[in-house]
Amino acid sequence: MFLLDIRYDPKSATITKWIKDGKACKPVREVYYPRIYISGTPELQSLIASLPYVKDTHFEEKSTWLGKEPEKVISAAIEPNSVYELASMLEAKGCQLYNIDLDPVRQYLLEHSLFPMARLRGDVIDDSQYALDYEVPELVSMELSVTPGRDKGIITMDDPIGRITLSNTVIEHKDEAEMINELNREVASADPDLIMTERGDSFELPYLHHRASLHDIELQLGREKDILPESGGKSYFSYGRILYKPRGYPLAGRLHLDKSIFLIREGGLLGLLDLARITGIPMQELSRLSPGSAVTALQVNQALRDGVLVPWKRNLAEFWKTAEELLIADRGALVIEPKVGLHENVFEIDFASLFPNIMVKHNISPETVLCGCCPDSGKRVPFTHYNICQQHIGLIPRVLKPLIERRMTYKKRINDCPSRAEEYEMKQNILKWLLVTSFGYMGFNKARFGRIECHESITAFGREILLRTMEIADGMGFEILHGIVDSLWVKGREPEKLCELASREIGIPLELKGEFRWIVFLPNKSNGAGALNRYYGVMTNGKLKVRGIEMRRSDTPRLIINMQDAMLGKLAEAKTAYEFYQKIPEAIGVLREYTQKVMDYKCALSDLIFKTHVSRGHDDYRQFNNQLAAMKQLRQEGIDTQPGQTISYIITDHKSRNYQKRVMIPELADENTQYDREKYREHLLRAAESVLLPFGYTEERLDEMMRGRLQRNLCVYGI
DNA sequence: ATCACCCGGGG
DNA sequence: GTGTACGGGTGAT
Repeated sequence: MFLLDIRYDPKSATITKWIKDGKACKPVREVYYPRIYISGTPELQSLIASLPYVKDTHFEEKSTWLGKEPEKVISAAIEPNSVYELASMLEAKGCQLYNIDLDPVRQYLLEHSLFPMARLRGDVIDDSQYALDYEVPELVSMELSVTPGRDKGIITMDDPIGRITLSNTVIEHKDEAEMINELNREVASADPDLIMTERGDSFELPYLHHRASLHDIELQLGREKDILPESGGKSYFSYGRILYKPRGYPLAGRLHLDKSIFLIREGGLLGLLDLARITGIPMQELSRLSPGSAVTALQVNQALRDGVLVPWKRNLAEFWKTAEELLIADRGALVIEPKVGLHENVFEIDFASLFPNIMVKHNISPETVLCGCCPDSGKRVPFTHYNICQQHIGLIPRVLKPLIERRMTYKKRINDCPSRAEEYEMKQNILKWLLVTSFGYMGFNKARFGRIECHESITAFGREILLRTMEIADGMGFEILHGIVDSLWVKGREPEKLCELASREIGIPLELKGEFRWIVFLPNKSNGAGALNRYYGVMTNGKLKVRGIEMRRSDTPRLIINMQDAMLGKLAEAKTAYEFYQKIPEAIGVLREYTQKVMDYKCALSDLIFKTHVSRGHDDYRQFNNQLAAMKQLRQEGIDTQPGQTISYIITDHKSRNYQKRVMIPELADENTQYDREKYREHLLRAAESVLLPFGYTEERLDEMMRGRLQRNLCVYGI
């Protein structure tokens, strides 16, 4: 038996555990009240106890903050729907409140030493939460997809369903109501444990529910009546960017997993299952969270197990930024400006999980940095000289150490156990994202266990480590071409020895990530200085590595990506710097071919689509740009774009101030649509410049070269 | 020139 | 219920 899923219904204060027993899956229900904690006197306790929605109160010994001695606090079990009411009332009285916004499901799991996907024997758990090898229940999985009946123009929820596919069953050519009923029947009879969709949260499920409601039918994909999410989708911030979060469509007793969501994409089913076990977040819910939430869950769980209460923080952060970006943003960042141009035989060496390793090795945690118990500690942070606790190991290192080890074990198994390499790759990958996020979290002043001094300390250690590594490399005769955060690009002999020496001295593994036959560091287009994250090169295994240029961006049209890719493909044939220079004319030939095609109107419209994320509402834009023109077009068709949604357009007349002439949304484009060939040609020239700028090919020069050829073409063809 | 607005990871 | 960095690019004013 396995704990497939667990949900909480605040209205009835009921926990529902879905227990999978062989092929069957049954709900087990139990009334449960979440518990909150308040610092206060017996008088306050009697006041709280007298409130109608308070079920039970007593005093407990708890620590109110990491590293603090336990003290007596009021513990109160409350009607779930009244938690915030009581909390706000007590907060207004100046009370300190704890464990306010903990998910009741996770409280319940912790109290009962349970976790998602745990193996059970009767009522008893027969599994170990952090085990690396554990039994996975046999889950019946089905794929669900829905296609609207129309494939041209703007498709909306008003268009009837054309086809429903449930794994091998295709439902089509029928009355719509009958199709939905048939889907209900098929799901019920196949009784899967999992329903996978490509983008079920943002498309399939809301669409199906909407169509069903028009026919007064109830769509039921879960093992019980589906509970529709109450609030609509919302926009939210993430690393300075607004994303659109569609409301989720979880199912009762059955897991709906939307494959377009980050954690599923990165970890697959088994990676997600692994993470659900260790974080205690049910899979279905976890699949819709960010890695930052998973890290917080691990920290909160550890704190609660240690008898530490969690302060009430209303602000939950979404973290996306990589350690690299954050560190560059930081003042103390160590960045060596890359030497612009072509370099032969270059090694890239990286520290593995540098920041998490620093936190573990140097005991960095909110309660250990500048701790009160060791003011004279011999352990100091470089540059800032903050003291670090020598008596206790902090919460953060205690959470991260097993996480790093778990990931290392999985990484090792990728090679040791080739038959399951893919599975271990997914598992280590999802953990990598937790580790990356764990650092970003520190810098966020509102994170539960974040503290800016910890963030500073980590970057300070990082900076010292990279500086020291550069000294070692320099001492061994290496030339340093570029360095950023946890990576160095060097030229020299025997890089393995460098890695070995530095790893030993620093105590964090420095790995040889690869050898480049050649690499080109690109300049900043505005000032010519080395750009930190724009380069391309070919490794000795023949693989091309590209960063920062157009083809890496999600908003670049296919045409530009294909052109840059083809140019780099020509250059990548070069094995040496000498051959590289010989290949440049061929790369320029690629540009010529593409510009010619663009000017001859021979490009497919589908290759010309720009895609960007909308960051604000239609009326909040101050500038009239291509994106706004596209939004206006959509609005005219009756569709409002929400912040965070993606918008697509083809440029038809870039200089026009008229939103209908300037761009064309692909849904409205047809064979008569004529693109702005001059503008696309300009984009091609710029993308070529990005690649060849260090060799003297500016956009202007390339433009002239192309024109020269065009004129010759005119002569050749006698026009 | 200055301001507005977008993207960024890995394999 | 809620807010945040910066470098690099293109484009508008």
